[in-house]
Formats: sequence, C-alpha cells, structure tokens
Amino acid sequence: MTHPVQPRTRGPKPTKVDPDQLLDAAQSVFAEEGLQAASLRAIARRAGCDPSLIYYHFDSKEALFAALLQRRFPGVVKEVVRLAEGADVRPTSLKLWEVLLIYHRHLSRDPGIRSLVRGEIVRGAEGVTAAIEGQMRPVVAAIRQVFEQGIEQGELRSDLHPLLATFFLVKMQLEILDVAPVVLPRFLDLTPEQAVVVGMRAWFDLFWRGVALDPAAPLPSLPDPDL
Amino acid sequence: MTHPVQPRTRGPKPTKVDPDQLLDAAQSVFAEEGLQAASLRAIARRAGCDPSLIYYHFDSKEALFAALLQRRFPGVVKEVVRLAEGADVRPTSLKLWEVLLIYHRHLSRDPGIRSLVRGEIVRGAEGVTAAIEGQMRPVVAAIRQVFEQGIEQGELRSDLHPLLATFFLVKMQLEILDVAPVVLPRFLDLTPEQAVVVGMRAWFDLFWRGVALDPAAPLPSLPDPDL
DNA sequence: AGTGATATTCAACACTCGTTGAATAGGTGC
DNA sequence: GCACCTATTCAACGAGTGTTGAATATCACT
Repeated sequence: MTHPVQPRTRGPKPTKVDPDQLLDAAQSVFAEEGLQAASLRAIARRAGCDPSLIYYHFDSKEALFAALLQRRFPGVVKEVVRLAEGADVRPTSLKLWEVLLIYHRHLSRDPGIRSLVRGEIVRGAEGVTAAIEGQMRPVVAAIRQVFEQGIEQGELRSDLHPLLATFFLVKMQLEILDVAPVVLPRFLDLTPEQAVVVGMRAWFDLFWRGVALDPAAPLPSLPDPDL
Repeated sequence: MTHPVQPRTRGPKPTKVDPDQLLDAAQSVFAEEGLQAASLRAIARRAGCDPSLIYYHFDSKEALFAALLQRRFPGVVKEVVRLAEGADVRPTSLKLWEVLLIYHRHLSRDPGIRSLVRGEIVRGAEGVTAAIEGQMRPVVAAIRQVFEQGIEQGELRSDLHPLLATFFLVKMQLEILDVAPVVLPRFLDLTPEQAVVVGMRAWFDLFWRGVALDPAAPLPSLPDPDL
C-alpha cells in the first residue's frame, strides 16, 4: 500500500498522440526488445502517453504489431513487383542487385523489425505468421519471376531453381542487414554502415557467380545503396 | 554458488534430477519460447522439479543459458578445428561441405537454440553475447583457415575474402536449418526434413560456383547428412 | 543413534506484465 | 451554460516473473 501517486500534469494538453506516433514508438521498442519482451508500458513511455491509450487506438499488443507490418511491407511489395514487370528491360544482374537495394532502402532503418519478423516465422506464432505470409507471398513471386526471365534470356543457368535462388538471395540480404553490422566490425576494421555495404557487394559478387550462365562476363557497375 | 555434482563413486544421494536433465528441459523450453519468454517455472515443470532447484545447480537464468551453450558448442568447435589441421588432405570442396554437415549434425536437433543464439547476437544482450562470442571465435578462425588453404592450393579464387566467405557459408547454413523447414514446404512439395537437405545441396552448389577457381571442374560426390 | 553433507521443496517477496472500467479534460455545437 | 464526443489518464486486477531464505528429506559415515 505505498502511495506511488505523484501529482502529474494531468492531460489538459490538446496535443495529440496519434496512432502513427504510437507506431513509431512501438517500432523502436519492438526493435530493441523483441515482440515478447517489449512492454506496452515501455512503448507508451516512449510515445509520452499512458499505456491505456494504446488500447484506445489498437485492440491488443498483437494488433499493434500487425499494424506495424502493414505500414512497412507494402512499399517493398510495390517496388519489387515493378521489377518483374515487362517494362523493366535492364539486365538481370542489375535487377537482382536492385532487389538488395530495395530491401536496404525499406528495412535498413528498421533494425529489429526484420529479426522480429524472422523470429515469429521460425517460432510459428499463429496470429502473426499469417499476417506475415500474406505480405511475403507477392514479393517471393515477383523475385522468382525475375529469375525465370533471366533464365529465358540466357543470362542465368538453365538448371537454376528459381524459388531456391530467391530464398538464398533475400535471406542472405536480411542476414546482412541484421547481423553484418554487429558481427563484421568485430573481425574487420569497419563501421557498422560500411559493414553492410561491404557485405552486400561481396554477397552479390558470390551470388552472381553462382547463378550466372557466364560468370566471367563483365557486370554493369552496381550503384551504391543510399545512406 | 553452484554445487557441481561430485564424482559419484561413493556419492551421497541418488539424484532425482541432475543438472544435465535440467539442461535438457531448459533447452527444449528455450527452444520453444526464446530466452526472454521461457520461464524457470516452465523449465522446472518439464524437468519435474521445483524452480528453486535450478538455483541450486546454476546461479541464474542467464547462467543456465550459458551452460547450455557450453554443452553444445565444444562439439562443433572440435570437429571444425580438426578440419583445418594439416592432417586432413581432402579437397577443399569436401571440407567445406563437411562444415555444413557438422552444423547439421550438432544443431539440427536443437530447434530454437540457433535462432536463440542469433537473436541474442543481434540484440546484443550483454552477458550472453560475450559467452557466445567466446565459443564462436575459434570456429570462425578454423573455417577461415580452410578457405586460406584452399586459396593457396589453387582450388579457390585468389581474390576471395576468407572471412566474408566464412560468414556467408555458415550464416546461410544456419538459416537453412532454421527457416527452410518452415518456409520451403509452403512453396514446394517437401517435408521439413527434405527441405533441409534440398536447401543444403542447392546452397553448396551455388556457393561453390561462387568461390571456386574453376567451378566447371567436377565435384567429388557429397555425402548426405545423417538423418 | 547421531552428524553432516547433499538434494529438493515450500512459501514468500518485490516486481512487471497485458488488460480493463471508470473518470476526466478539451473542443464543438447548441 | 449544457450536452456530446473524442482523446487521454488513473487505479487497479489477476497472473506470471526471477529470486531467496528457511525448512526438509535422503543418503554416507561414524
């Protein structure tokens, strides 16, 4: 029976904390703690409001997380799908490099969202996995199509398995975004940001040699990711 | 203070739950829930004892996790280090494939331990990361050495970066063990076990083409992982 | 029997968690 | 001034957490 009540400036403030600011706070806390460990109280604290307010805007913690996904994924989907459309006539190598750039563009500033998504996939948490899979499927389909086009046009090995190639390309890119900035600086003299770029270029070099019909043919120059 | 079991030639009491059984229980609960979410009460329940007993054998939850690592990693370390020794004269391709087999052998039955370790690395949880890094360093050094030997012997490209190659080889193998059995069966007609083997072979095929000096040269036949 | 060490349990402490019901403040329309 | 409506906070509930100190059971050795 302590008296933990200190007089607080009770909210006569007309200033709003809209759902988007809540999502921002949720994102950064989820990123640092993981879905399970992140507490609504911590999220509310970071947003500068009371935990109850979260329940005014969202049904539950899980709904908050789902809303977070819905905010981030469509951008990736849209850009990747455009890559697979007939209008893009760049060589396959450039398109595949562009895949890495898209992931970097949309997810590199979201540390934790990625590993969060990944963790939930591996764990198979029911409600969340379905939401994730719905967002992922069109992305996978589009990238796979890029591989198939590349095979048709004789740029990629004909015995390549498009789905597995997609899996490898994307999976490693996510790993590079997640792990490289933490691990590589411990072994090489790199900043975390440099580690990502170095990792991406080295990965694409290796990957392209692995999938190209003629790996010895010169590659077009690959633009750096925006920083 | 823990009281490790003494050599039990004339020991006092036949233990009902020895530390190893606690570690078994801890492993399976950690695997299902993650480090944060797994509760000592759940671990104790699975081991069939009281939560307090855990504190008799281990200092804390974190120490329990560290002990778990110490039980699993040395096997990997030992086998991988032996690969790098001069005594092993097999071609580099076989040695690198063996790396994948070693990881499969020691970690494929530990669902969750891997993603757990990975999650803690990414999150950078202080106490745990140090323990992990200590176990990882000799493994990385040994695999890196295999790459360097391969370069010297003209089997690998001379412009290959041994550390990055190590990073890619191992990282993807861990991803295959973790994610492939969950994700691939959703897109291909495979059992989870098949997904792992198919993923490993496809990955090694791609990887080898990416690192070999002469990818067209025929490979020795690669033995299946034990199931 | 008694002593002492070891292995195990019990009950509790002080937290934190997600969630909820009631209260309140500010603004708008009357 | 009054009544709404929305945004926000307060205080609490019940459950679960890691951890601890004291108590107890079970054996080995005297």
